[in-house]
Amino acid sequence: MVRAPCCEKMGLKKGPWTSEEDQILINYIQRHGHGNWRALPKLAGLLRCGKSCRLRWTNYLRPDIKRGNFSPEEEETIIKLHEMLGNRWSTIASRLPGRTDNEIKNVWHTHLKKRLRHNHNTEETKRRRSTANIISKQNQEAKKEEDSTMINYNNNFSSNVIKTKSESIEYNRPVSPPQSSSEISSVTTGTTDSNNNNNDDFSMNVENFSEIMDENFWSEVLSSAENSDEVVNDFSAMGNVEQELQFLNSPIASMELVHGSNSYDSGMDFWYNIFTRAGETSEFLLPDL
DNA sequence: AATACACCCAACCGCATCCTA
DNA sequence: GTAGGATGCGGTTGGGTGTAT
Repeated sequence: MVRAPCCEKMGLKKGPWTSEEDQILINYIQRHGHGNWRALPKLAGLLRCGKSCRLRWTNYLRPDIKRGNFSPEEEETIIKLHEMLGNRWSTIASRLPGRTDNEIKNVWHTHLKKRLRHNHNTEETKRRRSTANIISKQNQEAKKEEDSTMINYNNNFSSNVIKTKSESIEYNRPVSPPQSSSEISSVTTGTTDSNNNNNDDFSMNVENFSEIMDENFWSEVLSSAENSDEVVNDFSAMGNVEQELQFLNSPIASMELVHGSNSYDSGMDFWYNIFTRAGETSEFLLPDL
């Protein structure tokens, strides 16, 4: 579909708004409302495109906009919502009265993302240190055994000792997947609490579901596991029998059993059935924070 | 005081979606 | 059902400002 480019007409002003322009826009909208944004600048006597006017109004001039720094509560809310929704800034903004999507986006990129990254690095360092301590202890104990073995077997089996040491080095590698350079992923933690795979937790929203259906979802979860120790625990331990049993008790698995299917790629009918059987759509609303 | 660098945020751009004729 | 305009949304950028050297 061909679209008419914005501000195609020459002579339309771009760049920062002057206070005069702001006043004209405010006056016009207060009197007439914004109605048709495209027609507004002409009617108001502004040399701007409608898009620019809308942006200026929604992001800056609207009377209900809350100015000033974000409170810790607001930042916490943004972080939580971003974990659930990803970069859906407008949806996040709708949950923060007086804040615009642009503002939230800016705060995220300038403050929160860095802070989370820093926090994560700190956590990661702690975790690696504690892991290293555990491994170090294990190595020490192994060394003791090796030493006693060495004493018992003298020099004849030294090659075995070398092998044991190299194995311990191998074991020393981080358990978690390699760090992803991508930004903190959007959908990971909304469903991370797989230890509680009961019906309550199945009341995820439709958006999460569509993201699950995204073919990138699982790889994203795995690659972004750095962002959540829970995820690491949940997915690195998929071989864990207990967790497999929990999965079998999960609604998805039970529905698969009902439908006699063992695969996820049974087509849209399968997902349609999940939706219809999961109950009312009211369950798919965002949780209160 | 001058310069370089980093950070912040308002605004722009282009794509997606909605709406209507 | 389709075309095309209007609007919404998210990513990106550029200029202003603060800070370090």
